[in-house]
Amino acid sequence: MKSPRKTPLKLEDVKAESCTFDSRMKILHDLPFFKKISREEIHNVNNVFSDTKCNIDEVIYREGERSTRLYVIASGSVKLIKQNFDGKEVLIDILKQGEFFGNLDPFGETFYDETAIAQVSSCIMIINSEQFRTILEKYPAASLKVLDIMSKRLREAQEMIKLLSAYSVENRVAYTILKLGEKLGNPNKLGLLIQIPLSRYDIAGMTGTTPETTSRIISKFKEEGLISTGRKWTVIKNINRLKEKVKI
Amino acid sequence: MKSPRKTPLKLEDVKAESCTFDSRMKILHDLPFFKKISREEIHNVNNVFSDTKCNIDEVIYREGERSTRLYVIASGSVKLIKQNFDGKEVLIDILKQGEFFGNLDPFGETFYDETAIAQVSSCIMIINSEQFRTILEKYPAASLKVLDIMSKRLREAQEMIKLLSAYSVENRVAYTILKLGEKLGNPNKLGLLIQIPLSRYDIAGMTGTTPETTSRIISKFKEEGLISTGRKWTVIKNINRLKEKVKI
DNA sequence: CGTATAGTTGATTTGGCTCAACATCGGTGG
DNA sequence: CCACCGATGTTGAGCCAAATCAACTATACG
Repeated sequence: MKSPRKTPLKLEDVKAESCTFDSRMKILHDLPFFKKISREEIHNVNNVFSDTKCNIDEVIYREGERSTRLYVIASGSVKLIKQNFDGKEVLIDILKQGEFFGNLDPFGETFYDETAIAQVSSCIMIINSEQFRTILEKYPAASLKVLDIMSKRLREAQEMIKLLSAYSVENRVAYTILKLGEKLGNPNKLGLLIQIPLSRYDIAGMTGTTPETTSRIISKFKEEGLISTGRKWTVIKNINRLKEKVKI
Repeated sequence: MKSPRKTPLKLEDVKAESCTFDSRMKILHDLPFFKKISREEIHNVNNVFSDTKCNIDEVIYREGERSTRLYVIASGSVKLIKQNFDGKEVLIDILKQGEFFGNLDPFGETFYDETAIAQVSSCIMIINSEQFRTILEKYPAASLKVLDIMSKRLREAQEMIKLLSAYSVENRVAYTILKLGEKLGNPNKLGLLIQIPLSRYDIAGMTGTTPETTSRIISKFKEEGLISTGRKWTVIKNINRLKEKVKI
C-alpha cells in the first residue's frame, strides 16, 4: 500500500519573497481591478499602500477586532477562519497572491467577522478601507471588477452551502480538493500539484467534518490512486476519477 | 397544547400590487444604490427597465439557463433555490422588495446558478446586465452601494457555512427564524410577525435538514412558547429565548 | 364536503462523530 | 547525522444526532 515517499516539492519553492518596490508595483499592476490603469497612476496608488511581512501561522487580524483595513496578498497565501462557540474551526477560504481580504466598508465602525492567518510566509499590502473606496470611486471600471470578484466569491460560498446541506462528506472532500487544485494547482509529471501545507484539520474545517473522518476519506482516495499527499503538498493524480466522486 | 388558530394575518395584506409607473419610480428611488440620483435621472433609468407580474410559485428563471438579466423586486418576495443531484432542494436566500437577483455579469455567456421562484405574487423589474453595468459606471457611488450589498450577502453566506459546518440542526433552525424575523418581520401585539408562506420543506432547505426534523424542532419551539406558526405566517413570540437557542 | 397537500409523530437505521490507541513525520539538539 | 519527541496522521470501536421510512392527522381549497 505504502509507496515510497518522494516529495515532489523543492522547499525553496515556497520561500517568501520580500516586499520589494518592484514586486509591489507588479502585483498592483496585475490586480484584475487595476488592469487598465496607467503606470504613473499605479505608482500613486502604490504610495497609499503600506506592507508587512507575515511568518507562517502569524495572525493578521482576529475575528471581532475593529476593522478599517483592506489587505492584498503580494506573495504567499492566507487562510480565513471562523470559530464556533466551542472552538471548532471553520476554514472559510484560502486566498493567494493578488487576492484581497479584510474590510471594504468605510469609516470603520464594523468588526472583522473572520480571522486571517498566513498559511505560508507572506507579504501583505495594506490600505485603509476608506482610501480604497476613494480609488474605486475614481475608477468605475475597477469598481465593477471588484464587484465581479465579490460575485464570484458569493457564488462559491453558495455552492458550498449547497454541498454542506445536501452532499456527503466524501463528496465535499473531493469537491474541495478539486477546487484547491483549480485555484492553486500546478501541472506536474505526477498530476496537479497543490503546494500548500494542508493539514487534515484544515480540510476538515473546509468541509464541515472532523480530522478523523477526513483522514479516512483521504486514505481511501489514496488507495484508489486518485491523489497522493505529504504534509506540505497534495497531488491530484487522476482528476477525472476524482470528479466522479462529486455528483454536482 | 393546541392553541386556537387565530391567524394574525389579513389575507389582503399580501395581495400583490401591480407594477404601476408610480410604484416603479418609488422603488427605484428607494433602492439603496440610487438614493442620491435625481428624479429626472431616475426617470431615465426607469425607462431601461421592463417589468413582469409573477404569480405565486412561478419560476422566474431556472438554474443552468443562459443568463443576461438582472431582476429587482418591485413588490412581493422571491426565493432562490439550488438542487442537488438527486433533487433535494437547498434554499439559498429569500429576497424582498428592493432587492436584486439574477446576473450582474455582462455579455451573457454565463448561466444562472440557482432557480428563482416567486414566493408570493410579485412584481419584478428587469434590466439587461450590460445596461445595469453602464448605469453603475456612470454613478460610481451606486457601484459602491451594490458592492456593499454583495459584501453583506457574502458575509451572510459565510455565516451560514459556519452554521452548517459546526452547529446542530436546532441551532440552525433557530438562527434561520431569527434572521427571517430581522429581515421580514413586522412587530405586532403577538410578537414579531413574518408574513410569508414558509413550509417545513422551505425551512429544511434553508437549514440543511429534512422536513421531518424541521417539524420536530418547530413543534418543540412552539411547546416552549418561543414561536407560533400557520401555513402562511410565523410569529416569534419570545425573541430573547429564541436567541438563546443559537450559540454564536 | 371531499380530496390533495402539508404537517406530525413514531420506529428504525446509519453516516459520521467521539474517544482512544497507535503510527509516522519532521524539526531539534546532542 | 542520527535519536528523540512533540505534532500530525491513522485506524478501530462504540455511540448518537439526524435521516429515512412509514403511518397517520390537519389544513386549505375547489
